[in-house]
Amino acid sequence: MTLRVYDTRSRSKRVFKPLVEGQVGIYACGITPYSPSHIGHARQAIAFDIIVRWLRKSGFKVNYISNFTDIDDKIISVSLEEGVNFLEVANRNIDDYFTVMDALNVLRADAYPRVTETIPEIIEMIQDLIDKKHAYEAEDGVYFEIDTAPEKYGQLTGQTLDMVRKGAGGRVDNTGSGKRDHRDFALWKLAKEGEPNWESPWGNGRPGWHIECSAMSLKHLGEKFDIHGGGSDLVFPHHEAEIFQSECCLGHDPVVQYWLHNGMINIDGEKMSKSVGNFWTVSDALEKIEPLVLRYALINAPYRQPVDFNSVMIDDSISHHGRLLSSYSEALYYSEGIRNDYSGIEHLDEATRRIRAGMDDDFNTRIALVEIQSVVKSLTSLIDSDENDTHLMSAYVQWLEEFAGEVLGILPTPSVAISLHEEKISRRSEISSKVESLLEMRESARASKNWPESDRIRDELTEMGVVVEDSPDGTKWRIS
RNA sequence: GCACGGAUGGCAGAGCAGCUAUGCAAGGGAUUGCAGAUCCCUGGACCCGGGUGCAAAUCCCGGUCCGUGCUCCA
Repeated sequence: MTLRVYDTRSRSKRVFKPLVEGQVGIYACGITPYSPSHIGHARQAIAFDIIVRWLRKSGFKVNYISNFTDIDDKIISVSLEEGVNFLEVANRNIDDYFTVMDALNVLRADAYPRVTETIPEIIEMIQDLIDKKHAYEAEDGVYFEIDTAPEKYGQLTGQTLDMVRKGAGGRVDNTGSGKRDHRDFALWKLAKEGEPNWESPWGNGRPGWHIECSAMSLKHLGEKFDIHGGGSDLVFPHHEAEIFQSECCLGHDPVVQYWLHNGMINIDGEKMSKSVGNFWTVSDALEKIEPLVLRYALINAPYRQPVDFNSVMIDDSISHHGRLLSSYSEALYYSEGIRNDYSGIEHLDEATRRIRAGMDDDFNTRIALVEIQSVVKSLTSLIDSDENDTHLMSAYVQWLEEFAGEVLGILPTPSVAISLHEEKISRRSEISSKVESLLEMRESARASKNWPESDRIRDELTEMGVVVEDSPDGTKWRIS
C-alpha cells in the first residue's frame, strides 16, 4: 500500500516518502486571530487533522505543528478600535479557535507556536539573511531582496518575475515605501507611534508576515521537513516568500518536501467574504448545525476541492450523518459495548480495502464516506432484520469506530452514542402507554373503515413526535 | 492581462486508459384504505473542436466558461 499526495510544487501526486523513515514532520499555517474563526478555518483545521490522523494510522510517528500569527496589522487595528492590548484580541480569538475546533473534534497539534513567543529566532533568521546579502535595511524596515535568488521565483505558482512585474501594474508605487523593488517583501517592520514592538538590531518593530513561519518551522521541525500545508490562498505570496527565506538562510533546497494546500469555501457558489455578507463563523454555523455534522459536511469533498456550502449539502449531511449515528448507537447498544474483530467478514474487508485505497490516494475523504455509507446501509438492515446477531453487530461497531471514528473523527464517543440511544428508549417508554391506547383507538377506527378518524389519530401521534408505520404484520411506531 | 486549478446524469460528487461509482432526487413494482418505512427494478452524464491509441470521461493540442491568486489578503 502506497500513500500518494498532491504536491503543489510539482503539481502532481507523488509517492510519499518521509525524510526519516517512519517519521513525519508537518507544519500547517494556522490563523491570524483578529476575529472569531470562520468555517474556512474549520476546513483547514479539519483537513490537516485528518491528514495527520491518517499518517498516524499508517504507522508514521508524526510531529504536527500549527501556528498562530498573533501580531499583525489587523490585530493591531482591532485593538486600536477597542482600545485594548493587541494580545487581548489575539488571546480571545485563540480561545475561540480552540473552543470551536475541539467541538469539531479536531485533535490538538503537537505544538501551537506563536509569533510573539518566537521573536528571538525570527530576529536571528533575519540577521542571517542580512549577513548573507539576501536582505537589506531600509528606512522603514528590513526587506528580503528577491533579485538575490531569482531562480527560486514562482516555484509554487508558476509565475515568473516579469509576469508579476506586469501584473502588479500601478500598484507598484503604493507598496512598501523603503523597498528597492516592489516584489521585495518585509522581514521586519519598524513600529509606528503606539504600535506594539520588540527590540531588534534595526530598531523597535515587529516581524513581517512571512518570516514567522520560516522561523517557527525551523525551530520545531528543523532544517528540512516533510510537509508544509495551509489554505490555497496562502500559496502566493506567503508560501513563496517562505521558500525564499528558508532556503536562502539555510543554504539548501528544498526545505519542504511536499506542499499541501486545502481548497476554499464558497457560499451558494460565491466566495465567502465579509463584504458580500455571506460570512459564517464557526459559532454561527454551530447554532444551526451539530458539530459532527458540520465536520461531515466539510469532508464531503476531497480537501483540495472547493466546498460549496449551501442548504442542499447541509441537508444531505444532516441526513447522512444522522443515519450513521443512529445505526452506530443502536448497534452499540445491542452489542452491549462488546467489540469484535471484523476481519473475515467479506463486506467489511472489501470496504476496508477501498477506504484504505481512497485515503492513500491523497486523503480522499469522499471515497471514505461512500464506504461508510455502504457499511451503514448493511448495518441498518442487520438491525432491522430482528436476527439480533450481536456478534456480527459488534464487528460493525468496531469497523465504524476505526474508520468513521478514529480516521475521520465523525463519531461521538461511545458513551455519548449510547446515551443518545437510551434517551430515545426512555422517551419511548415514557409515552408508550399513551401511544398504545391511541393506536388501539386507531385500529378500531380502521376496522370500521373510519379513515378520517384513523388519520386524525395518526396526526395527533405525529404531533407527539411519533411515526406510525402500518405493515402486513401489524402497526409499528417509533420516535421520529 | 498573467498564473494555477476545475468543467461528469436533476443535485452533490468519484473515476488518473478497457470492467455498475455512490448518495439524494425521479420513474416502475411489491406492501398499503391513504401516507410513511422497507425491499426489488429502471432510466439518465462525461463543456466544445481536433489529435494519439485496438481502446479516452480518463493522455496531447486548441477554444469556451467558472474558481482562486497576482505583495500583507483566509
